[in-house]
Amino acid sequence: MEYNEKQKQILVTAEQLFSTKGFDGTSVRDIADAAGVNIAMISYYFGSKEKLMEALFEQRTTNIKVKVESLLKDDSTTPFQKVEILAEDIINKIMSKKQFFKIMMCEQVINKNPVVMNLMYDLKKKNLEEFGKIITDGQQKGVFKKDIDFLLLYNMLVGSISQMMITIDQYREYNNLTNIPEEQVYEQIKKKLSENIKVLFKALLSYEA
Amino acid sequence: MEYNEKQKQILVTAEQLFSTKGFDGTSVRDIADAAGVNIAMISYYFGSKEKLMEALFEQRTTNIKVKVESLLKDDSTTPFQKVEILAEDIINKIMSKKQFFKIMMCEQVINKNPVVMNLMYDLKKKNLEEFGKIITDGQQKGVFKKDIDFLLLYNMLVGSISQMMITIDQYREYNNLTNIPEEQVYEQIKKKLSENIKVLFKALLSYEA
Amino acid sequence: MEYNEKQKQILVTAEQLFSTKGFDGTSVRDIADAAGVNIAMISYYFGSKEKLMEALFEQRTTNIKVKVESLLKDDSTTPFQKVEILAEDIINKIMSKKQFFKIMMCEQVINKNPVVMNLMYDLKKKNLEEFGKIITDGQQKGVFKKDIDFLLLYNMLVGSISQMMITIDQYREYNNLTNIPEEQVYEQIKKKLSENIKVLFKALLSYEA
Amino acid sequence: MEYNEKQKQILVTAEQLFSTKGFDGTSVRDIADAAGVNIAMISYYFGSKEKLMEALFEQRTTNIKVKVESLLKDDSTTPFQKVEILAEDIINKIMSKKQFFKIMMCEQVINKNPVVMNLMYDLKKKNLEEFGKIITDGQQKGVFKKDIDFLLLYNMLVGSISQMMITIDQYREYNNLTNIPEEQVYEQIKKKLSENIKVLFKALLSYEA
DNA sequence: AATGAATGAGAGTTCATTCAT
DNA sequence: TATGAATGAACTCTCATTCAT
Repeated sequence: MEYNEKQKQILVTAEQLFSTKGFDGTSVRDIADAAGVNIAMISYYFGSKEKLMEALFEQRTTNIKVKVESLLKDDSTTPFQKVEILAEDIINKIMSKKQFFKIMMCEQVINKNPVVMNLMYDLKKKNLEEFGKIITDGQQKGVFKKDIDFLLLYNMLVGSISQMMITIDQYREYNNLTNIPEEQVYEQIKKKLSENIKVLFKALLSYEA
Repeated sequence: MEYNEKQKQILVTAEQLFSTKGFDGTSVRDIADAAGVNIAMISYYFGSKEKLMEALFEQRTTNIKVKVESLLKDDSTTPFQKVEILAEDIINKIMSKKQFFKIMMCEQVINKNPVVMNLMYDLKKKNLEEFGKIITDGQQKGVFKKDIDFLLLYNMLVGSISQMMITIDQYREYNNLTNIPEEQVYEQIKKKLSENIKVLFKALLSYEA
Repeated sequence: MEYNEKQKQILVTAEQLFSTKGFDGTSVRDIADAAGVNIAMISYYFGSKEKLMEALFEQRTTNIKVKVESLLKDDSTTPFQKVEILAEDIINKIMSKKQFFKIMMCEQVINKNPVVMNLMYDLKKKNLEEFGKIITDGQQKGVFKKDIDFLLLYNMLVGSISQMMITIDQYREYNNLTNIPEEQVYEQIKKKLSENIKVLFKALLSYEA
Repeated sequence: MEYNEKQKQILVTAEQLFSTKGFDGTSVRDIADAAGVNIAMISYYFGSKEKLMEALFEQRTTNIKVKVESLLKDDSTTPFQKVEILAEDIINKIMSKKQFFKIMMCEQVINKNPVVMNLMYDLKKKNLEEFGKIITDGQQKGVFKKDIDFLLLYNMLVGSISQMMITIDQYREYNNLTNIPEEQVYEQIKKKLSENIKVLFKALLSYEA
């Protein structure tokens, strides 16, 4: 789907407002005002507030699917390295789309809009499949243990990242990072998360001692 | 704060509706109808919809604070066992208050109401302190490594549980558990989560090899 | 259905406005303003503008059904007299509910609202049945001819009255009755219509010469 | 007034929609979509929705005026035959322009647009004049009685036809004609109406016995 | 103490129309 | 000449809250 500049502006503004006030807490007037467009434009361009949300989800879920084809074929990286690369990719994707992921979290709880639900379901399914390919590959190579609950593992990964993301302010305060620029904090968190998740996978995928 | 039966009923109903439709997606009329009380009762008893939310948070956050005093003193349990016991306690608390935790997740994202914010902040702070005591105890006993980010670890714990909780339906579908009673599924998930988190802590708290 | 004073006032105002501006040409605000009530009252009392219309139809169609039971039994009146009495009754009913009949005419053309449609259909069916009883009675007594299209006859009756009613202003102008009070004009028209319809029935029900 | 093909298409489409949904119930977008033209075309070609309505009335009222000049001069037809011929002409005109007559009926009730009002007034005045000529001719020839209310008679004629026209579906159902093609039903009704109106005029124009 | 009645404010949406091209 | 883009105004309806009782 191709959007013109105004439509893109509306989408960006909607994303920003939905992520801070929630879908139901954001009025069409809010979006129009913040985007500097006429109220009628939202219906005019997207049909309805609901469909604007759907358009946002279609837009944003399109390019956040992870791809592992080339990674799988690469024989010079070990299975553990592959998992680490994938995890880092997921961390980056979530962190670079913070606002949208916040919206997703809430929508997952509320799950009112079926179109949105389906898009989220598809996204998760696709990502889980790719995640599964990496794990299975490691299992087939005898590096990972057999009995692994892909979905649980994936949820631990995504949950950890999400939780960090939505409590970032507390994290800054707790660690006296309020004076450090937001972006720098995020980089720091990404690094730490990455390290910890590396250890997590190492522990959960290896044969127990 | 003491509530009479009607007030309790309103609180329970509000919790149920807020957790499925969100705060802004739930109308006072919805709550009144579902609770079988007069619309004016909500304002009458709680002052406003906003204050009802606050009352709900006061009520529900009161008894979910973890306590570790007695656990700390118990010399017959190892630091790792103590962490495991605490983790299990947290899993149980979140899982047994699923609805409220869903509300909390969304509110954490939206963070509009300052009273609610403070209560959440306090809760987390308290729990984090207790969590910290256990960790520090283990560190002092030389069992846990020194450089540990308490908050990150705590977030990984809570995030993992939360993520499982809000995607429980997908989990059931993915693992062909749709025919198994909900409660049974939850027990199964609790057990699995518990095991994995045990491994997680083991890995993240131990001195690296 | 029992309505309180305010509800009745809304109904009367709505009837007046619908009959002069049409249903779609009348806004809820129009009605509220004219009735001197808050806009929200319409939805509050009737649910919606559409349902207000339905309530109006339910109210107004209830007491305009003609009854011929007692008339039928009366042996001292001839079949022709009975038809005349019924016709006069119908003229009176339509003329005394001019506004509502105007609304009905337009709705019959537009026929959008199924509830309204059904009520109109029922009303017509009932009235036609009663009309039919009188005719059949006259036929059985050998006074009226056999081959009579009840519905066509009924439509001629109702159509004649309706047409007079909606073009009353033209009638006044054409006959220089603009200075005569409206009510007096109506009485005059009723009398004339009555006479003409008497002749009409005489001609259409009798055996041809 | 000359209209190009697109304008004609808009007029036809507007007529169709106005007759089924009413003027206020039809949006400019409805018309544009149904006619397959750009929305802006309506304003561009006709100035406004209101003026489109006026154009429609100008178009449609032009060729439905009855003409009796030649009929009057024809000495081989009796006054009664002349009235019958005129009545049949009116029946045909109304029946062949069903949609427009439906619009006219509603507009007569609502009478909001003064231009439309005037056109309807003129049409009726002209037709009434012609009707009057025929009646007067018959009176002068001593065939019709003296005391005749032209307008009342005309209204009975038009009202009877109109009423049949707008309740055609009920007529079909009532007489089990739902399976017979619409056009055939109309022919049947025209014939019946014609016969009955013949009798009606005979009775109302003759000297009473 | 409790509630039915009532309401101002604001919600999302559609409207007829205009304007730049 | 013709139209896609755009818009202010108005639409119906729902909202949380208040008030008289």
